[in-house]
Order: sequence, then C-alpha cells, then structure tokens
Amino acid sequence: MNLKQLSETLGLSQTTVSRALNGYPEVNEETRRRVMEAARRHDYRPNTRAKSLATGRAMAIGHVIPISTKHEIVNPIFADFIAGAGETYTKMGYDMLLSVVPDADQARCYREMKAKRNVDGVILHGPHFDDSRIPLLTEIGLPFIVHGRSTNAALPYSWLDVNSRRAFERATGLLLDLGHRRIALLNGLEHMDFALRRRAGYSAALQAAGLETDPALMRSEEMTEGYGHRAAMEMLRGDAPPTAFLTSSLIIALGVRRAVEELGLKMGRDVSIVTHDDELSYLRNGEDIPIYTAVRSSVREAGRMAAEMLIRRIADPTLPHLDRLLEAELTIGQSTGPAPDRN
Amino acid sequence: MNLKQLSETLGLSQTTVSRALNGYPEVNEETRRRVMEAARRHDYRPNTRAKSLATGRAMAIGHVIPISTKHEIVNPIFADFIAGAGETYTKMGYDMLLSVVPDADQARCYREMKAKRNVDGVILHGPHFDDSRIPLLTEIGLPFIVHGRSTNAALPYSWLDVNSRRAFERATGLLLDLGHRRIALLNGLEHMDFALRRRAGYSAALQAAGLETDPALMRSEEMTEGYGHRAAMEMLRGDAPPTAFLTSSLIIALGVRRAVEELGLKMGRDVSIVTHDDELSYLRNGEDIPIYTAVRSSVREAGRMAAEMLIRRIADPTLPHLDRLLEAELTIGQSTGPAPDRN
DNA sequence: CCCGACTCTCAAAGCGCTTTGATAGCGCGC
DNA sequence: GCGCGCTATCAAAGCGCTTTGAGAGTCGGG
Repeated sequence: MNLKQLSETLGLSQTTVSRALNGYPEVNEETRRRVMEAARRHDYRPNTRAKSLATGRAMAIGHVIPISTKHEIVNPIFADFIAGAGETYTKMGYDMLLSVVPDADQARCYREMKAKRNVDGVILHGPHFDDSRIPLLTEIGLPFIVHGRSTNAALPYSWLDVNSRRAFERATGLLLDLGHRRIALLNGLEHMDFALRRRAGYSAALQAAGLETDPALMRSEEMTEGYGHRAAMEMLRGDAPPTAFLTSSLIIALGVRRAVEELGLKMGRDVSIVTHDDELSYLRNGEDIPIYTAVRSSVREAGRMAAEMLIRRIADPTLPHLDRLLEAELTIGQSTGPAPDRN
Repeated sequence: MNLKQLSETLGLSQTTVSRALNGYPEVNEETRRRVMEAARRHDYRPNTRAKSLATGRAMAIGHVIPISTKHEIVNPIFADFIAGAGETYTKMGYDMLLSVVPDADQARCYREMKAKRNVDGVILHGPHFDDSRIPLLTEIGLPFIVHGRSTNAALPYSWLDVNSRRAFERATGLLLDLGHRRIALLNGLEHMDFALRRRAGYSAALQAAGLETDPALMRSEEMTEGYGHRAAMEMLRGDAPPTAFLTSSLIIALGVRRAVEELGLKMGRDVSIVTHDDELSYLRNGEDIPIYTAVRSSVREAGRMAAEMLIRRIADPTLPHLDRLLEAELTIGQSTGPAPDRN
C-alpha cells in the first residue's frame, strides 16, 4: 500500500492524505480522522527511501565501528552504548546505521556516508588524544557528537563524556585513605583520550599525597582479562609489589583477581582492587552487593543521552555546540580494605 | 555532486553516465574510462535513497535487537556477530540497520521494516524452540536467515547454526572419560533453542554412560557471572556436590571459578569445568594456552557466513533454503582433570 | 449583491537515480 | 545507392513521497 493507492481508496488527493498524516494544520479534522483511520487499517507506512529523497533528511544516524586489524577487538562497550542510543532512535523515529570498517578506512567511510546521504549525523566513538576524525567531520559538514573528548582538538565540537579524571582521582584517593602507598594502574591504551585522563587523575591524587608515580606500577594495554592477569602476576611477584590495583575496566579487574587468587592472596585483605565499571548489562559487578569497589557510569545511559543530543543538533545545526560531563559514582564493594602492614 | 551535474560536466546524458558507472556493456570503453575518471575526481557517489527508490532494492540488512524488559540484558554475542556480519556487508556494498526494540514490539518492528522498505532482508537472532518470528517473516515475505534453529518450526527456513547437541555430548563425554559421575549443567534460558539442544547432548551422553540426569545438578538462567557463582556455590555446598561443571558460556564459567576458589578448592583438580566458548574478541579464553577446556565456535565467523547466505538468498529468492551446520571444536585447557576420589 | 478572507483540497513539480524505448551515425553487402 | 544491423547516445518516464502555488467553495461584512 502506497500513498497513491491510499488516497485513491479515500477519494482524496495524495497531497491531502500526506498532509493529514503529517499533521499539517490545513486539513479538516474530520478528513484527518478518516485518513488516519484508513492508514491504520491498511497498515500504511510511507516508503522511507521516497520520503527521505523528498525531504532530504535520511532519518538515520550512523555509527562507525572500527576494526583494528592489529588486535581485532570489538570494543565490548559498543553493545551497551548502541542499545542505549537505539532506544532513543526508536523513540524519535530514527534508524541506526552501523558500519564495520578497518581502522584505516574510517575517513573514507565518513566521506561516503556524507556523499551517499544515508545518514543525517554520526556518533564518534573512542576518541583519541588528537583525533583526526573531528576535523574531518567538521570539514565535510556531517553533524556529529563525540562519546568522550579529544583533548588536543583545535576545533570546537559537541561531546558527552564521563569525568574520568575526577573519577580516577577519587578512586586513588580512596586507596590512599586506606593506607595504600603502592598503587598500580592498569590502564587502557593511552592513545585513547579517556585513558590519558584517567592517568592524569591517578597521578594528581598521588602527587597531592606527596607520592611519586612509579613507572613499574603503570601499564597501558588493550583491556582484556589476560592483560589484567599477566600484569598483576608480574607486579605481585616483583620486589616491591603493589598493595592495590586501579583498573580501567571490569574485565581487567577479573584478571587481576585471578592472579591474586592464584598467588594464594585474598582480595580486599592482601590486595585491594578498584575498577572503572561501565555497567555493562551482561557483565554486572555483583548482583546485590558490588563485588568490586568501583567508579561507575552507565554506558547505556550515555548512549541514550548522546543520541538525544545528536538529534537536537541535527534539528537545528545553527545551535551552539553542546556538551555534557557526567560524574562517575563511587561505590564501595568487597575488593578494598586497609593496606596490609608490610613494614 | 549528483548525476546530473556530473553528466553536464562531461557533456553526456545522465543515462550514459549511469550506464558507464554501473558497468553496462553498451558504453564505449573510452567513454566509460572518461566517466569513471571524472567520478573519481569529483568523488561522486550516487545518493543511496534515490538509487534504492529507483531500483527497489534497499541495499541494507536489518538486525533487530530485542531488549527484554525483564532482565534488560543485551546479548553479549551481538557485538561480535554483528562485527562479523558487518565485514561481509561492507565488502558486498550493503548497509546494516539496527533496531533496538522492546521484546513485545518485535513483530511490529519487522512489519514496519517491510512496509517502509528500508531493508532487503533480516537476520533473526536467538531463536526459541517454537519461534513465532519465523512464520511472521515468512508471511510478510521478508527474506531472512536464522542464526540458530527453531526445532518446532512448521515451515522450512534458512539457517546457520552450531551443532550444540554434539558439542555438549562430546564435552560431557570428555568429563565422563575423566571419571566424573556428578556433572552439573549450567545452561542458558531453556526457551532458547540452543539451550535445549545443549541439554539434549548432555543428557544423551549421560544416558549412554548408563547414568541418570539429576535435576539438582541442572540449572537454566540468564547467562551471567553471578548466576555461575551462585549456582556453583549452592551445588558445591550441597550434600552430593558435583565434581564437574558444564557451562553454556564463558561468563558463567568465570562465576563458577570464583565460587570454586572461594571455597578453597582448586579448578582442574577438585572441580573440573568445561564451557561453551563463543570466542568473543574481548573475552578470550586465555591468550596462548586456553584456561578453560571448551567447545569453541567463533561467533564472528558465524556472522560473516550468515550475512553471505542472506545476501545470496536476496539475490535469488527462488533458491531453495540454505542451511549450514558448524561443528564446535573441543580444546583441552587447564580447567579439567580426572575426577577426585571421594568414595 | 459583491468582495475579501478563510478553509479545504488539488494538480504538478521536484528529490536523484535507473531503465525503457527511440534515434543518430556508421560501415557493409547487395 | 539503399537498407540492414550495430554501436553509442539520448530524452523521458517512473520509483513514492513532500511541497508549492493555485483553485473551489463557504461565509460574513459592507
């Protein structure tokens, strides 16, 4: 059933039917009622392609998922972020377009999206310290919003981010208050902007306490369970082992815990762990009481909000840039305790 | 730059330019070269919307991600499956459209996709034993391929699945060979078809060994770490604890392991674990040597293959139904060992 | 009674592409 | 020299929608 057929059924012109359905005022209420009713009865939906060709709006948002050829990892937070964003899109009548592209082809992919006109805007994931995608998107004029920030960006842009620096400063502070002095940082890859901010927060807290950062206690890698395990093993077996770990993801913390237990130590007594927790739906930090002490922030919720901000920007591109800084919540779990006396 | 402008630049008609670009034979090779060259120079891409309006093909595949309002969980294998499928789509020039919808709205969502004509086909995720989406999609005439199977389906359909039954039969057999007699099954939700098949494999192996299944050793829940931990705790503390666990996902196995260690037991010695492993990129089963003994099957690869099958079906809908059964690979890790003597 | 204002509806153009059916130009054989 | 079969190109219709600009009808005020 298309518009033409529907209007013929009703004995009206396509114009009137279209107007009636799209809520234009110049249609008799009685007529509108009839049209709506008929549309419902025939389960009529306008052809998206035709509609967006006519209006010039694609009614779709793009997400580019880069596949790094090096480590072949799909960022596990995507699933939840996208679920959150998807909820907003569905509510607002937008579609979500996903492109999985090799890292190197990203620029081409964005240009193509613009030229093919199949999205009205994009969400930029995982920004780096100095992210070339920001000037690129600005240049080609595709509305976008960054999930995260890019410290070194020359141009203004819209973003939504968690206050990573503050979160890690507080987390480190908590461990210091518990008497820990040797605190290890198992960070994500430090070309990622969020990782740099986390490290900055960690360093700031140590410095405020009059402590030096120790390179032997700082790592930066792809966030996997194996990384957490390996790093913790090495550090705990070293001469001056840490008494606490600060990890950039729950998955890393899982690995640290495994190492701790393999060494016959007890988490929360011999070794404390604080982790960043993105509240992924399938990887909960305990069910009622949190297992790990964590700085938490819901990625799903971030997805919802980022999508809303983007749609607002698309609706009115002349709007000044939007930004939103979320604070992470610190929850105490069973993985932290006072520093053991080792003299 | 659109087709009209491009053809004006070249002093040719839109027809000729279109034909040249789309590889039709009735164009002079010299002309085609000129056209191609100009298109490249001006970075011309046909407007997707216009193109698909004209051709009737959307050049996009839909994926519906149901959000169960009960448990709010996003299936963690989506990320990897979609990454795999996305690779194929990108290669074949298709877009991927994702819809996140509440469980109850799925039917409406599929009908809408059909009516709005913005996808050429869909991939059906997580089929149930008797899945109503199969007759629905068949009825509305939207090409689809199921990732998994639906045992009770009345109609023929195309699918790609792992031989779950065989995998779990072999896994159970391995544990039996190691001397285990009390083997627990921590399955996924058993309205899911794959979970039923896994249970069938488990039961068959026990039966073949002359053993009875024990309801006290069988659980079926949403696959989380907490579930694995809780179930293992309860069972191991019971009167007749199992000496081995068979789990439906690596995440569950993580929880079982945590329980094992909390009870002061050692995995692989006191308690054996075999798990199904979907080879998720961010949740690796060990890095060089596998930690868990597992039946493995790459979800990413399944995504790639399912996408290919779907595109083939879309290209020729008269084709007979396609199906593909993948065998899981059994890899021995450190989580299994001979049954302890408990007399 | 006429005119302007207002309401409701319509025909048609346009969005950017593909595809059909037509045409111009050319060499070849009879 | 004419017609035939090719090749290379074109104009125009059509995909299903929105939107512009115009027209038909109604009503009330002067």
